[in-house]
Amino acid sequence: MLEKAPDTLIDLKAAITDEYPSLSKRLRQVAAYLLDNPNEIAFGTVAVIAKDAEVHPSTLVRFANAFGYSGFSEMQRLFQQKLVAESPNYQERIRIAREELGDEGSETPIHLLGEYVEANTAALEHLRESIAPSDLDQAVNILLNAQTTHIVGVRRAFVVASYFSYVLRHMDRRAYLIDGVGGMYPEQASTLCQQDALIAISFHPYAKETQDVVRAAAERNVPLIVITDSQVSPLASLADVCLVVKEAEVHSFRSLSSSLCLAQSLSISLAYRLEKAGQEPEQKSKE
Amino acid sequence: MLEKAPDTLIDLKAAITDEYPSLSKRLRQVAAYLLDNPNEIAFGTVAVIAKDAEVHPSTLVRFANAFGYSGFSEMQRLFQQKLVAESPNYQERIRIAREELGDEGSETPIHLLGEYVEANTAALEHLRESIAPSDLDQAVNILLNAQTTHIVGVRRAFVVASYFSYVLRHMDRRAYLIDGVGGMYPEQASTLCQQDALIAISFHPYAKETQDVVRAAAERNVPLIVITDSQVSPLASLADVCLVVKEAEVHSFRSLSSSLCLAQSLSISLAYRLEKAGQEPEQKSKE
DNA sequence: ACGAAAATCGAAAATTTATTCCATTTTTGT
DNA sequence: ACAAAAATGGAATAAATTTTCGATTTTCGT
Repeated sequence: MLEKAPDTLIDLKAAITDEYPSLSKRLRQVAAYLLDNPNEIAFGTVAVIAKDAEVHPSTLVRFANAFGYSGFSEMQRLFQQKLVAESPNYQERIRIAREELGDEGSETPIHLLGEYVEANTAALEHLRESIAPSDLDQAVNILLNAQTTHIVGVRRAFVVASYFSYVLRHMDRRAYLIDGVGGMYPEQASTLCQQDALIAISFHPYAKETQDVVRAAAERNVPLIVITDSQVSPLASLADVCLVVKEAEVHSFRSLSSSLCLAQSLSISLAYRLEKAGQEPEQKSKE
Repeated sequence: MLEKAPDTLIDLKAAITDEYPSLSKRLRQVAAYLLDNPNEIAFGTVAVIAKDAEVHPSTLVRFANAFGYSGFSEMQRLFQQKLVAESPNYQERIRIAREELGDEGSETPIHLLGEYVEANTAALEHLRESIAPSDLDQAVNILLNAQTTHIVGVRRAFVVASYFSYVLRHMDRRAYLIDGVGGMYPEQASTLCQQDALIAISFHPYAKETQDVVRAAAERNVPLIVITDSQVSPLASLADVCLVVKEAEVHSFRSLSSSLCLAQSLSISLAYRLEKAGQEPEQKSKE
């Protein structure tokens, strides 16, 4: 219980963060909601906010009291003030940051973040426009029919590969990451069979390890989904489905947002299909 | 007196302008105040607005009635919506985007991709607006001063951790991924020292493994950068710099684009600083 | 300048909203 | 495992705000 109530939203948020560990369960719930949804607090009535935050209305009042306010309304005023005071826009923030940090160059971290955001946004938009619906659909079908899904990707592509591995396992699919631990790429690749599927992710300059695994799989007629950065990638011609992703690039650092976005879309589509299949199982075999 | 009430603030303002000549004296007074002080309308009560606009409270109600609303409160809602719409509430934007995309046959892969693109775009924008420049800068400084950088992140966060590991090594930084191979989290964590740095990535529900590593590091005063999804994450209080990332969420699948974008921005900023330091080495000692 | 119509004001009613209090549940320490 | 303390939820209360309605003033046409 605080004695003097914070009189700016900044201070309040700081106080909440400080006190969080000492709060009770419901009060923590309120704290988390408050930090995440300041806008809702500004306008809502206690009833609406309480419902949204899944707590009892009186808990909101108790929370405000715990931080020294006479009631919820008094605390709410801070949120309203913040909303009216227009927050400085991005350009403004960069200018301020540059002054504060005394950095004359244009490469302050926040500036670079802005560039990345811009570039990634554009890349995502391009992704949506360039991916053929039928390719996506076919890729999902391959994953749906696979008994086991193997994933290969090294260096930058490993990030995407590990995401696939994580998410597929979380939907109870058998998924194995071909990681070459102990230099065993050939051994790991040799276990694939036609009932499986392979997802290969590879970007320029197209690591030899990945190519080897993909070729081994192609020889065995393993259904193959390739995610790569060019139609003329060495893997493209071997793939059943080739999904080409143009990643954002800032100062020669290439991003991965689009590839991950694509990976997620594939995953969630698969999850939906699995769910549907689970609800109406063995539909085909009945006929 | 209008029959159908305008349902956006734009329409209402247009209607007010149109009808203005036909309004009575007090109603004109209200009209003028309304157009000039939309923010006051959004938050105020009839009593204080009436006092401010120098009219009687009931005049406000009559005004609202004249434009087709059941009462003042109904009209007031337009002003409130306008305020939240202006502020960067990306969750709202995602919801709107989802509605705009329509819900017919919404579970096709290409449609889901579209949703992900929208959601990620909004999340990226939110990232740019919510990250404090000084936090970013401090994080880069920690990385710059670290002799060795350790990275920990499991499950979903492992994707981000592996990116850090990849990119730091490519700029010839000593970087180690604390991966717990062989269940050796404690052993791996115990090697950290004050000259190092630890990057911890953790999202709800905050894996115990990561928390343990972070706590061990904190005890040894290892500079700590935390990337997490809430200000009240259990790791936040231990961090030297805590970067809070709100990821996009579509159909309960959470994205990673923002986290990666942040990771990349940190990395490239570090690269710039290193380059600068490399170009002017030992500058002071020369003199 | 007069009377009718419209507009305005003030007070009271109605509604919504916030807050308090107490019984019940959950947690904590022994 | 028990008792004490804290936290929570529900209902009643209190407060505030909005809306309505009738009295009064202003406006406008004749």
